[in-house]
Parts: sequence; C-alpha cells; structure tokens
Amino acid sequence: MGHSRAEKAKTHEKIVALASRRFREKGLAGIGIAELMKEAGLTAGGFYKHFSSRDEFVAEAVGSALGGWKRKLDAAAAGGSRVTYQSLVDDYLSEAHRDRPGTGCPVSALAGEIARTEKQTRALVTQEAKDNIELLTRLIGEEKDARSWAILTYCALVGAIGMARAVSDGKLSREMLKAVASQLNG
Amino acid sequence: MGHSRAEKAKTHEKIVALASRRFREKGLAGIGIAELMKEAGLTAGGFYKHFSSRDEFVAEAVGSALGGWKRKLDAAAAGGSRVTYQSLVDDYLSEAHRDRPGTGCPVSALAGEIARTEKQTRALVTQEAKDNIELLTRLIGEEKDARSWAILTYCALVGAIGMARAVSDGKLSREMLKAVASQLNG
DNA sequence: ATTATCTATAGATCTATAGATAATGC
DNA sequence: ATTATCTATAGATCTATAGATAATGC
Repeated sequence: MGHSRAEKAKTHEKIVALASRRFREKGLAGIGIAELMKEAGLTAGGFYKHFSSRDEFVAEAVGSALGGWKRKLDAAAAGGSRVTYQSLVDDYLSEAHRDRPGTGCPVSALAGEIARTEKQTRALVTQEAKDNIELLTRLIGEEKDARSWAILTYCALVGAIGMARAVSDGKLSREMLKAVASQLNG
Repeated sequence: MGHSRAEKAKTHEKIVALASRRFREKGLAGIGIAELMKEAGLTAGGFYKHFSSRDEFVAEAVGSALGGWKRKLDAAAAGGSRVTYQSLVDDYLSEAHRDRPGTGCPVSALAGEIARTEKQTRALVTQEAKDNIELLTRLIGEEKDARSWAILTYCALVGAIGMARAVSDGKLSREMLKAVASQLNG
C-alpha cells in the first residue's frame, strides 16, 4: 500500500501513462478499468480516488497521449537533428510507426473514436491539430498556399497510417506508406 | 412473431442494415445487441438464430456498409451524372458527408477500430481500398504516377473526414475540408 | 412438423461505492 | 488524524443459451 502524496502523484501518472498507451493500442472502449489497474500493479478499487469517472479519465489519458506526442515532436525539432518537412513525413509514414500505435500519433489511432466523445476531449485534439498544422506550415515555408498544403499533408498522414493499419494485405499497406510519402515529398 | 423464410431473410437484412448504420455512427463497441434488436423492433433473444456470434455479426455489418458504399459509387458512375475526380473529391469532402457518418464512407468512420478486428473484416476493407484506388486511378487518367496520386487522394479524403469530425472547432473543420479539396483538385 | 421470434435467465464483465487496512504527516 | 490503496460488493449491462409461443409449410 504505497502512501505519501508524492507516491500518489506517481501512481496517478503511471495509470495515465499506461492508459494513454493501451487506449491507442486497443481503442477507448477496448480496455476496462479493472484490467488497466491490474496492469499498473494496483487494484480496481483505488481508481476513483484518482479519477471522478471513466469519461474524465479517458479525457485525461487522451490529453496525456497528445501531450507526449507533441513533446516528442518539439524535442526532435529542438534537438541537434534538424527536422524538415521531409523527415517528418518519412518518420510519420514509417512501418515502425504503423506497427507501434501505442507510442505513435494518438490522432491516427483514435480520431474515429474521439469524434464520438464529449467536447472536452475533442477540444484537446483541436489544439493538437492547430499546432501540427502550424508546424507543418512553418516547415513548408515560402509558398503562398503553404497552410493549405500543410492541412493536406496532415490529413494524408493521419489517413495513410489509419489505412495502412486497417488493411490485411502487407504489400498494399507498404505501398500506401510509400506512395503518400513520395507524393508529399514531391 | 413474423414467420416465413422470406420474412426471416428480410428480418436478417433489416438487422444488418441497421447495424451497418449504427456502427458507423457509434463505433463497433458503441452499441449492444439488445439495443440494436430493440431498434429493429425485435427482442434480443432471436439474435443468435441469425448470427453465430457478435464478432461474426460485426464482420457482416461492416461488409454490408462497405458493399452499400461501393454500390452508391458505382451507381453514380453508371448513372447519367458523370463522376469525375473532382466531383468525387468534392462530394466526399462535403459537410453533409462529415455530418452523416451513418450513411457515409465506412472506412473514414471505422478505420481505427477495424485495424483492431480479426483478419476477416480487415480483408473486406482491403478489397474496398483496392477498388477505390483503382477507380481513382482511372479517373485521374494519363499521368504516369496516377496510381500514386490516387493513393494520396484516398488517404487524404479518409483522413480529412476523420479529422473534420474529431475537432470541436467548426471553423477549423470547414477549413480542413476546403483546403484538402482545393489542393487535390489542384 | 418445422421454425422464426419471444420470454426468461445464466454467467461474465464493467463502472462505481463503502468500508477496512496500513502507511504518512501533523 | 489523515489518506493512499485494498477488499468486497452492488447494480447495470452485455453476450449467449434454453425453452415457450405462434406462425409457416409439408
């Protein structure tokens, strides 16, 4: 029975981090509180001392997934390794990203389900979309319809990973990733 | 208590058609058998005389949604009203389509969840994707990378509708539909 | 006689809560 | 004394099945 307030904060963070991964892997309805708490090494009963309801919890976990993804992008952009439009497109459309939804872009994994959640969660995705479109617009640079092309890029990336995960034909899946990357990188 | 074999077939079709719509609206896990049967004017008990399990039923309902969507496209292509690349893009990216997932493209509504189903259902989506890519390739015509651009188009369409439904900002949602349409139509 | 649907219910699972236990922190 | 977690459980819901009812179809 862990106990100090500091430990409670750690426990809280651990549950949310685990959920942000599992929800991306199994869907927002694909895993229950009991299973999540068990995986976190806890019992189900303690859950409601951390979260007031499942819905509020889902919103926090999705927020954490979005925040983590954004931090990943920002860190890459800030770090020595220069992020370019092309490197971003290529990394996003990699087979590694396709095969690891749990640590990948939360929007591509959950957009369909998020569209059906209450406004609170959708507002988080809205901010994420705005940030990503602005980042892409900056990376594209000069051209006068840069923002418009950035939006096409973002939608194509999200759609391509979603489709590449949904089809059962590995060859078609790879072709999709390659074709979208090559057309975007032009 | 309806009764003849002909009526049973009708009942079967009615349940599947309703489910193909509700699943697109509420997600594959968003509605249960009891509620579906009630909406169809039946009781839950009869369900398993029509389907051997929920999973098999979901596969059939998704198949029906995909088949219906394909028939819609084929009918439009065959009918007097000429389908062009541009008309297809514009119709797909309409606000009407965004706001009516139940009768819209099943892939944009369910790709994320289908990626997590067994192979049977994913094989259906694979065929749908192949057909749609070929249709788009034909519509694009001459250019030597027509197929590659068709794949980009398909992924962008699916991604744009998914994103436009997920964000809570109506202005951003509309901007996405417009931007993707204008970039694709060149 | 057969069978399509209905009534009733078993058994599993899921969210949520109440109260017990064992730490922390005044 | 307070509180973080655990044990136990209520109540709802969900999939699936067994047996009854009321039609069809030989």
